[in-house]
Amino acid sequence: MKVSREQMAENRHRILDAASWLFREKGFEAVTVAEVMNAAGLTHGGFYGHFSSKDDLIAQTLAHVLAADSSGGGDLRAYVDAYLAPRHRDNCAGGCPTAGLAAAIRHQSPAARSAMTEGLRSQIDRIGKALPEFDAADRRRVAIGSWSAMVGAVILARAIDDPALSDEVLEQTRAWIDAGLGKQFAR
Amino acid sequence: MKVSREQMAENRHRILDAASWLFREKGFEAVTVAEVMNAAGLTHGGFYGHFSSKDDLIAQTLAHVLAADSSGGGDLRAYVDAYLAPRHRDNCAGGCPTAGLAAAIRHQSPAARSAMTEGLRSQIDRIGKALPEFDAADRRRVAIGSWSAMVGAVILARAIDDPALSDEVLEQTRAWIDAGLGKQFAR
DNA sequence: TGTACATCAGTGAACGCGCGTTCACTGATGTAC
DNA sequence: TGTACATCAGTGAACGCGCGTTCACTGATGTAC
Repeated sequence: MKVSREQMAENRHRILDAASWLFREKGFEAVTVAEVMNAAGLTHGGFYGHFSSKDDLIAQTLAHVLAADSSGGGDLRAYVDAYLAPRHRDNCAGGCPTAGLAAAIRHQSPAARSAMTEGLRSQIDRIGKALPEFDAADRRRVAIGSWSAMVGAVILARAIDDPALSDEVLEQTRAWIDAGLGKQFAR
Repeated sequence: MKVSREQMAENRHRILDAASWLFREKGFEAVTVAEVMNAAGLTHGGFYGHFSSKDDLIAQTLAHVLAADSSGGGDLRAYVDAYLAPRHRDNCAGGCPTAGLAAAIRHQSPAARSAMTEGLRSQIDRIGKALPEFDAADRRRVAIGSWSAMVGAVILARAIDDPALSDEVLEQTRAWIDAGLGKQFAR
């Protein structure tokens, strides 16, 4: 049955939200179109009224979730602490889309790669802006180095099945980043 | 037709080698059993004489490739330079299995997770042993922090479709790790 | 050492399931008058 | 404002392809004598 224009826009939004959770939780391949539509409260047949293909959904979901993500713009130390916490490691579906999806982008369409690139560009800029104490040259290095370590640590911590080692990766990376920030903050 | 025992062992080895390249290049899901067998010079029907399932192949391939990897044990600065080079970023199939596969482990069998965990444990130990200048407490932090940043930077650099930003992520992360090592090396 | 035969690694056709995609249909929306 | 009708968002059955897995068969290996 037909649905009002606002209802359709809301449905589209719910599809993108459902997809962003499911993709982070299970990966692009393991999530089916029908599963996404069911999670959005619809049936799979209507999918192609909103998107031209599953690849299109993936690209648009990335743009959607990365545009919504404005984390890392405030207190950087607090952000690093929350990012490298067991709570974030254990919450893939609701966690950072970069940590959850960046590694899989390589096997996706050019549009998906492009969306991820823009997301990373603004994330690095956002972290850089949160480092006013550093001079321009250092700021870029600290922002990129910290971000690489944060993303890498969460990915490794999620890959490890030994809780003690997984916790240690998070905690030691936090200490390492802190030292890198503190060295400059302290001067 | 039957084949000699040595031939069979060699075939098995070739299957694991082919799988390790293909998995790093295309990801676990995108590689088919038939593709692996063809790459090893065999036909797909013989696969189940060597492995009980595709999941079993994945777990054994990880153990195989991670056991063979003894990188990072020598000169650490040289290792970091090579790791964070465009050449390594562009060589997924022959590159570091952790950077290529760690993020996908979450969606694999317990045996695969276990193999990856052991690989990471020994890699961290190996890097730590290459840092004799540090006292025991610092050594662990530097090893884990550097390794997180290295893996994260290569994953991010591979996800980015803008060559300039991709190169910058590698280069700035290299500089950031170098600073972390140098601070201590220099004292 | 040579011969007969049981074993079994590898072959390739076939099976079955799941998933992306299509399509005829339904019935609410929203526009023309 | 009220009515008739064209539009089109959503439904659910069906299609077709690809892939993991199975299986009857082949013929070289390697053992028993």
